[in-house]
Formats: sequence, C-alpha cells, structure tokens
Amino acid sequence: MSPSSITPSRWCPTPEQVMILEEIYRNGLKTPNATQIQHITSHLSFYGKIEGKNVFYWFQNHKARDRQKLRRKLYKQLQQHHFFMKRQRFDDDHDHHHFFQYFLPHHDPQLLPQLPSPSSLQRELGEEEAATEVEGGGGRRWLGGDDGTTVAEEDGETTCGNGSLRTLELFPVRGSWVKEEEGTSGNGGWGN
Amino acid sequence: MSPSSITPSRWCPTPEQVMILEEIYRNGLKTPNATQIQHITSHLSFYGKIEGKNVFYWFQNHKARDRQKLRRKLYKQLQQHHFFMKRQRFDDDHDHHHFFQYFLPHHDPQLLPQLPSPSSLQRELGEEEAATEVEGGGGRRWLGGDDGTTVAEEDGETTCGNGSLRTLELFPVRGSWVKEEEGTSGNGGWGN
DNA sequence: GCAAATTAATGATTTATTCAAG
DNA sequence: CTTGAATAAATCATTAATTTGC
Repeated sequence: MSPSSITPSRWCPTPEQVMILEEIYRNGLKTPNATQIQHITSHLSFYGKIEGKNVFYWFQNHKARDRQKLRRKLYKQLQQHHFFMKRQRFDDDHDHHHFFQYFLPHHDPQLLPQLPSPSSLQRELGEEEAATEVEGGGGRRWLGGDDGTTVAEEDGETTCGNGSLRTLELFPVRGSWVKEEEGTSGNGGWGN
Repeated sequence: MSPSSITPSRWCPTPEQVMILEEIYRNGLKTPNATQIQHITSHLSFYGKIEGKNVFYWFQNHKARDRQKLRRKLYKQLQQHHFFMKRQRFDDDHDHHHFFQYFLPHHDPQLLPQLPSPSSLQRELGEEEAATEVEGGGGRRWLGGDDGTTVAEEDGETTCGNGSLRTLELFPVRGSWVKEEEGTSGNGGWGN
C-alpha cells in the first residue's frame, strides 16, 4: 500500500541484477565470500541500488530454496518407487526410429503411495508466473511402450492424419493435477 | 511395405491435443511424471494417435521454449535500457544497524580461475541484432571495448543515466560465463 | 493459382549440469 | 572422488508456413 514514491522497505532487484545473480549462481558460485560479495555488489550497483547485504541474502535464500526444491523433487520420486529407464534403438529396420522406452517397476504406478495428497502436489506445481524454472514432477518414463513400432497403421493422409476431431473437453485426470478451483484464479494461489 | 502409407517420422498433434496440453500446462503442470503422462496420453489418444513419449517431449519442449521466450524478452528489455531505476534513497544505505558479517568459511578469496568470457546476455543480443541487422552496412558498435562502461550513443533516456549495457561482463566467478540462450540454427554471430 | 524454394515452428535426441549417495 | 538419477540446455531433424517465380 505504500505509495510508489516512498522508500522501498527492502531491496528491489532490477531484472538485470536478478539475471546476473542467477547467472553467477548457475555458474557455480553458491556461497560467495566477502570479497566476492563486494565485487558482485559493486558491479551490480551499476544497474541499480544495491548493498552487500542484499547480495549476501540473495545467495543465502537462493541456495536454500534451491535445496528445498530439489529435496521435494527427490522425495516425490522416491515415492514413485524405483524406476528403471532403458533406451533402445531400432535403426536397423526401414525406419530410423530411435526411441526411448521407460518402464516402471512391478508396482502399479497408478496408486501413488502415501504421497502428499495429489491436490497439494499439483498445488506445488501451481502456475508459475515468472519463468523461474519451477518444476515439480518426478520422473518420466514411457509406459507400455511395448513394441514401440506402433507408429504405423496410417490412413491415407499424406500429412498428419488427424482426422478424428471430436468435442474438445477438458477431462479431469483423476483430479490429481487439474485444479479443482480451476478457472477464476488466474494466478493460482500456489504456495511454494 | 505399402508405399502409400508413409510413416510419419514424428507425431503431429491435433489441434485438440495441443489445446488440451496447453491448458494443462497453463494450469501448472510443467513436468508430468510417469503416471500423469500415462493419463494424459490415454485421454489424448481419443483425439488422435499419440504416445507417452510425445507427451513427455511436448512438455519438455514447451517448458524450455517458454522459459527461453521469457528470458529473451527480459534480455531485450534489458538492452533497450528500458528499465527504471528503483527508487533511490540515500539515508539508510551504507551502514545501517544490520551489522552482519559475510562470515563465510574462508574459502579462498580469489581462487577463481579467470575467465573473460562475454556474458550470455551479449550473445543473446548479438544474435538478435544480427538477425535483424543483416550485415548490410552497420558496424558493430558493441565490439569496441570490453570494459563495459562504454556508454553508448543511445537517445537521451534521462532516467537514471544508467545506460549502457552492451558488454555485460562480470568478473570471473568460476567456470565459464559463456553459456545460455539461443542459437537458432542460424549459425549467425558467434557460435557456441 | 500452383509448386519449388525458403523460412519459421516444433518434435525428437544428445549433451552438460546438478545434487546427493556410496 | 566417483557414480546414479533426473533434468534442462543445446542441438538435430522434419513438418508447416511463407515467399517467390512462373
């Protein structure tokens, strides 16, 4: 509610600053020391007001959230049991159809174990306004890829044979990842 | 064996499938796991031929290109100096009561290998510019100095005189600064 | 109007990072 | 220090759009 003309109560990084910080972070600097912080600060001050403590906190927070994110991901993937992924190639035949085939263990993937309720999971996956690489899901592997060569059986279409156009309906896939309150909340009150 | 049935070398999604996928994506599912891919696939197969890997790839690509798009936008707005400086205050800036030290395990101040790479931003912009400015007659203005303070010849944006952002070159932090973004097979400017 | 030629989109693969476990 | 697991980035490849000459 504070008018835009007053002092910001806290540091407002400019896009450039954020970008550069992320770049630095991605390049491997997770915990800058004092010298590095000074250096970064002086460089970033070119793009806007910034202090050393901002840089320091930024790295602290970023690292923490990164770990949190990864931990959650790992946790999720552990609940899906242990998958194996195998990739096979079939370029010997007429078609060079390299394709992957992932398959699940003996367990039924359908029933997610004691996973945090799917709804909450999808809430975690909630819409991301920025491109801040939020992502959630666990593993990806093809299910029932079977012979793999199921790409045949054409119709007469030379291009893409997509003749079957029916009604377009959004289906709830078990309601696990479709927002239940879908629709009005454009922003989606996801909690990360 | 049938010459008439040309096997499509790749999946061609129907409009319905694309629409549904986008809806799902917009709803927050960025990286579906195996189960979700399964569900999506089976439901989408109603509208046309589709496999799990198609769904998987779709999400991967969509997410990546979404991110790419946003990043590009940011870069563009960055290079256009079209940013406002945050409100500046000069009172409680430098030394406040937040006495905190950058207490970090002296991890070696400057063991960072020097690496004078141009920043990724520049590469991005370079590509953009190169794409529009075909080597017709212009000169490379940004190739001048690598100091970064080459305040350029832009119009008078008298916001905060922050200006030039041509060579966003930071100090060596670790690893390479060359990374990131784009390279649309154009093979235009600098390669990767 | 139409195809060949060219360009833009996008599906599919490969390569590099990343964190953490062993 | 090495390895496993899982991407995300980069890249390759093919389809659709479009441009262009006739």
